[in-house]
Amino acid sequence: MREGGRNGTGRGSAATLADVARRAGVSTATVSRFLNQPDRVRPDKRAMVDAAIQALGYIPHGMARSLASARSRMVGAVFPRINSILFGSFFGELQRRLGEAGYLLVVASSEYAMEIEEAQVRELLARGVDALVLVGHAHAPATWRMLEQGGIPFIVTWTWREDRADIVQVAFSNADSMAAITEHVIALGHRRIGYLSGRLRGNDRARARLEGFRQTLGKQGLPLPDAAVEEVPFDIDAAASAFGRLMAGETGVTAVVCGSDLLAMGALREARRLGLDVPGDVTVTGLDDTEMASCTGPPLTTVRTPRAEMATRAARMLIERLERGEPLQSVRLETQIVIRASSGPPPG
Amino acid sequence: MREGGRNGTGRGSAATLADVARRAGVSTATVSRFLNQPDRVRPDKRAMVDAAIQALGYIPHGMARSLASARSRMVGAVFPRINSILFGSFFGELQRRLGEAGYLLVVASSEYAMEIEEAQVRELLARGVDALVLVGHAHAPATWRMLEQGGIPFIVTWTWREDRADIVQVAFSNADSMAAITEHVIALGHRRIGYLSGRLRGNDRARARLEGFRQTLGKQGLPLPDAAVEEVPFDIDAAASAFGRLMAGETGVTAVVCGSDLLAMGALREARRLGLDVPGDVTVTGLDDTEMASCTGPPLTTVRTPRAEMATRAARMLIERLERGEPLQSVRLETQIVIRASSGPPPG
DNA sequence: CGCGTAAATGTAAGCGCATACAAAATTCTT
DNA sequence: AAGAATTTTGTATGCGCTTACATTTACGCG
Repeated sequence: MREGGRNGTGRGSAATLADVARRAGVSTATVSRFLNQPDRVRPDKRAMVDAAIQALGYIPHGMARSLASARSRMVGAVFPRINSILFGSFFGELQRRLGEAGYLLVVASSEYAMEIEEAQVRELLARGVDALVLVGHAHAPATWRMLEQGGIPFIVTWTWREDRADIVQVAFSNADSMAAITEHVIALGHRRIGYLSGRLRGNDRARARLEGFRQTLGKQGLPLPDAAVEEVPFDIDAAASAFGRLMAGETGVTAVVCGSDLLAMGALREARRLGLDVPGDVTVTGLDDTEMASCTGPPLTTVRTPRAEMATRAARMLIERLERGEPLQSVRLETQIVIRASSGPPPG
Repeated sequence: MREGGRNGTGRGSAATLADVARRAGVSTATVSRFLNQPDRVRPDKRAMVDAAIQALGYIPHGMARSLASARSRMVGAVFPRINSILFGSFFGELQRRLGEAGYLLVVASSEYAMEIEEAQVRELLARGVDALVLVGHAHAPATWRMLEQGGIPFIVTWTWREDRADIVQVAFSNADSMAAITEHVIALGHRRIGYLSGRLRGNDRARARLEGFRQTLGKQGLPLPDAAVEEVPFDIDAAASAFGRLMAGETGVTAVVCGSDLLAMGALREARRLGLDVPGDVTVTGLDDTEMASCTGPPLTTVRTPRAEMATRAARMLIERLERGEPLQSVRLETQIVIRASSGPPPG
């Protein structure tokens, strides 16, 4: 038996709802109603219950509430990586919005691996989260199965796919965003353009971006030799050396389009180290418009992605859904190119 | 009544432990033991239970487990801001480590306000987290009270205080870190040095850093006119304009020491905009050594703070504590100055 | 081979709360 | 002012699991 009267879940010896009821001279049901639907209890009793709660320092037991009500008031989110400026700005906002509505955000990271993601989703489901927020469409079959059978609402963010009307997306088009900035680079006069990509495996954002780049080049009849594409881990150092390889190669690229701001930062750093002038010798572009894109040397030309807005919308929709049963609806958000100093006409 | 047989917490109609027990032909206790202490159940039964679990697709109900065992296997963390590179790299690691041990990380942000933090701590306690991770020593009295009475282990990170042997810290000295970089700047020959600080209210990191700066200046007999100190919100734009004010003023500063990398990035951006050469015209330094400190223009001289290590240690200690009752122990971690290109001798 | 001991299993009592339903109190009708 | 309609309150059950304790089974040893 547990130590009588105590309530172990990290709350010292705590007053229970029954204690409050006794002290207030009402039934436990009334106290419970006071907590959940105050307007269903008469003002006088309400005052008594309130007083008892204050006097006892009563804090409702979250787990017990969840078990009894079959709602955890927790929302789970699985991100490729948590310690990333990108996702950080997203789920900082997500947490804030959910928190305001009394929901807790539980986070997990998949480390860009579908198997890990699957385990994380399973774990979150087991913990009884009321809803789930995911990044991208690339998930293990088992993950999709759990989502379907889980019976809880979930939202896919970050990658808009026109052909997935069956699931709820709050996302933007990575391909179109990349196409926009590629067009900008081409318009500047570049003809031989390299591409620096993050790992493509299990990452539909990276894939879509590369695809957007490819198609735009193709549309303009520009070549894209294999040697002009580098795929590296999502990491500044890796990006830096890949950039070095691109510039050292025979491709003669005058611009390097990067799959994300982080990769572009690595490229800029390496350019500086190599004594290359950006954009005089080579144009470098990013994609994301992270907070510090304006602080790189030189400031980065990139595309602003609506991270905070995705979070706001996802949070609001989930809350509406969970509180009032309103249906979820996909939203496609737009991105916007931000031209700074890292892009310019090709040399010569 | 709930819809019989269903289990609403977002799991569709789910098999329960009793279902598993029935199917495996054992008691619920055996199944429970199988789940929690497999070696206490004989191999043959173990196999039967396992088979039943597979067959039914049984997933243990997290909330019920928590309620019955008085342990939630959740750890709460309250950060000033989640969408920050700084804290991101910290609790990405925290999540990873805790996750490996089967703990869920629940996050909340205080928005740099003690009252909000208090509410968040209350919420996390109510949800029954098994442990708590906090940033800094500046907390509302009510927060301290809850922590004491909460009866759960908690760790203070990010700010080492020699005089708080009574609480568990996993932290570094902000004052010493700032002192180190200030000494570097002085050693370069600077005599009139400005300081760009984040908001001091309720932020002991910012306070300690400013203090470290002040003391180092004092030790060297250098003046610090009020006009040479700017306090701004923790934000690149705000930092940029504050830097502009510092340079426009009568103070004649040849170096601006910033309370954090983020502020330094704002300063660098503004320097570029003003056509000031860094470090030719003015030296700028940061503190944190964020991932992109090496990618600014010019690369930032700063101090590396042990964010990942704090997370690793905090996670490990909490796990050891929760699993095996081992006591928590304060750890003071060291920082290291990283000299890049943004600092140099004063002009002339 | 029987007895003592230890390991394995079963039984059943909650964990703290929400809520269906019944009962009581209040308000509304006419 | 009495009965109907309504609101408010109380009673009691169970959410799915863990675990103390009782019971059974396996094992060791003289």
